[in-house]
Amino acid sequence: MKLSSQEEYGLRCLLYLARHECGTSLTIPEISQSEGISHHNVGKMLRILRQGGFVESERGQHGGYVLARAPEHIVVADVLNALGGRLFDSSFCEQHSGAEENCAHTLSACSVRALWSRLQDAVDAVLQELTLRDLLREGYLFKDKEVSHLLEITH
Amino acid sequence: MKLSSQEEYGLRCLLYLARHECGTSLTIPEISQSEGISHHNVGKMLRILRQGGFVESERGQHGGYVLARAPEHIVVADVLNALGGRLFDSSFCEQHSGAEENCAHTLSACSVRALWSRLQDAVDAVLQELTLRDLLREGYLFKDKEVSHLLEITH
DNA sequence: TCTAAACAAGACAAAAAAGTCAAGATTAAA
DNA sequence: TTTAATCTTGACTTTTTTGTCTTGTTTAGA
Repeated sequence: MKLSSQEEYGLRCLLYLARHECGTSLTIPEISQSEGISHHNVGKMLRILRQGGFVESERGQHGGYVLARAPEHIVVADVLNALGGRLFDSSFCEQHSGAEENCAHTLSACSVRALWSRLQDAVDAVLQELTLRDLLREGYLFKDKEVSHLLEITH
Repeated sequence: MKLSSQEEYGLRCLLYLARHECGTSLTIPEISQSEGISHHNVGKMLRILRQGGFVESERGQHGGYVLARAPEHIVVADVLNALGGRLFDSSFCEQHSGAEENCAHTLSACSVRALWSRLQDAVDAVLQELTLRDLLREGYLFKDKEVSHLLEITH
């Protein structure tokens, strides 16, 4: 259960766009330099985000990217689903059933899947309620959870 | 944000041990056949679980594996941490900081990390309260969440 | 029309994760 | 003491994920 780098980088690119919205579009080189992510990789992230309908692009000399809609209408759960898939979905069962056994015969499999489903619910409960706008708020860092120690660790 | 196969298979092996505890130890071939996981892979999972202190092994002709302690004293959060690491830990920052920028300069990075931390808390809240014993209970599947539809999907 | 700055897309390469293998060590029993 | 059943370990192969590259398209302006 790891965060993928696509989730980290993709969400950062999207947040950068959200933070710097001012009518004009932003370019890949600009985001690349500001966020310290390679030019090529930013392009890849934005491609995924565009295909997911979160950003829109314009080509040509003055081209670039803008959010497809206002930050308060972009739900973080949707963004992360597009970038990294879900913790648990129905295809997971087929991939890991192992041999010809089915859920009825391998009790472990089903107990475990009930757990995965419950974890997914817990994650969704957080992410479904959050929009990009919430992440932008200055106070978000310290909202109802004491996470200020993170600042110490990461500097 | 995906479950690793190590988490799926490892937890299933451990649950199998928990369900079949009756004084005697269980062997790799037995778990392999019952759970439909390859012999070699079961060996690998049990190695990790042993190094994490969740199971104990005995070599030799009547060797095998047993739980290191009673199921009610094995916390699922600990098991999953051993099998798959955490969603977010302090090392994540260094890996994804990108270029020489630090959190103070890339606001996206810190907003995103506060989110990861919050997700980790949500996951921990579920997993810290659960022991192997809870997963063994027949009723677990339907406990306080309606997940019976899963049985339909997965059969 | 030509050029420069930008996005687009698929192919390719590198890295990480997953799974397998082979040689060895241990134990109980014949 | 020999044998068979078992665990132990590190190395190896395969698969998946990540990141990069190359070629092409689009647009504005000189």
